[in-house]
Amino acid sequence: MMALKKRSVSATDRILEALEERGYRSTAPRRTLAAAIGQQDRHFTAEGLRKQLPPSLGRATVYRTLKILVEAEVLCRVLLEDGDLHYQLSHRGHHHHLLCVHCGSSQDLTGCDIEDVLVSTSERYGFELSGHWLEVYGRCRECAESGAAAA
Amino acid sequence: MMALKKRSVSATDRILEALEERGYRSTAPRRTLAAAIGQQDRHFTAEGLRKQLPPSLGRATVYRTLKILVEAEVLCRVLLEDGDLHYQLSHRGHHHHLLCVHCGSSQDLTGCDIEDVLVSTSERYGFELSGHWLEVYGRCRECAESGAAAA
DNA sequence: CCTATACTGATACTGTCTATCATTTAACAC
DNA sequence: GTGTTAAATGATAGACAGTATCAGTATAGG
Repeated sequence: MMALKKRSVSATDRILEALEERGYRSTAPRRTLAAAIGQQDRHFTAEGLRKQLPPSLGRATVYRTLKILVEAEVLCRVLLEDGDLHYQLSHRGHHHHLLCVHCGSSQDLTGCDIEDVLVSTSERYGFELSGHWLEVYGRCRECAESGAAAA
Repeated sequence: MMALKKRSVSATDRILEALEERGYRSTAPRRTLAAAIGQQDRHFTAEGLRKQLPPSLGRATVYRTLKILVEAEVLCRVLLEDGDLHYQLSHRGHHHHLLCVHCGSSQDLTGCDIEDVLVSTSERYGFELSGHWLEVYGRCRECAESGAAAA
């Protein structure tokens, strides 16, 4: 809703700041990219993003910048149920996603107990945990309440 | 250990049975593939598997058969930390993997409390859970105990 | 301004996976 | 067995995402 629009304005700035902080130069292609990413209100693919950009902006630049932004933790990768790799604006730090398979929206999932469960479960197996990857699929509150076709 | 060898012998049969059950024909290429998959004691990629097969076995056949076997739940997909998609023999039903980033082995993780945590967490967000994807990375007991280089 | 260098984008390439389709082969009835 | 039909195969070509190279360009910092 409104929140999306508001978030998208500052997102562009956040991206540019992150680049500057890390010593990257401020260039026209990167500003164009930052603006385009700021417009996204859903997770997106590299190629999908590219289609919204002027063709003059090279493919290599798009991929390079996305990689930088993931490393800077401004973007994070999202794995869809069909195996497609998407990107989306990220809060810093480790978190997971609740992905709505109906409308494509996603919510961040922070401060949950999953990490604890993983740690204790791993211990039972003598497994020394170093990382994990979790995606949760389903329907968001809006889609569930509007009675959209059930899974 | 021994268990791997033992499991790999019957795995070939399990694959062939699964194909038969589903009405697929028993062909020479599929038998070759089933035998090769039964030999794997680690997760493997489509192309890695192909290199262990006679070149006469067409690439399309390998991919087609893998797809069928995943649908039949004989194989499951495993996502490595670097994004590589691998396959491995699967127990039927939903489960997760403890993937050793050091030796490449994997253990199935069943009957854990993660599902419960996910359900209750999702509810807090008004999210109607329909599925999830979880991979856990770390070092298995053997690698941890042998003091292999820490993560 | 000027200079060193980070950045860009065209091109070509890699590697994974898919579509097409003529040929082959298995399953089943006889 | 033999015949028939549909499934399966594999050669080929191609779609597609992502990467490497590198000459030319634009930026930051003096």
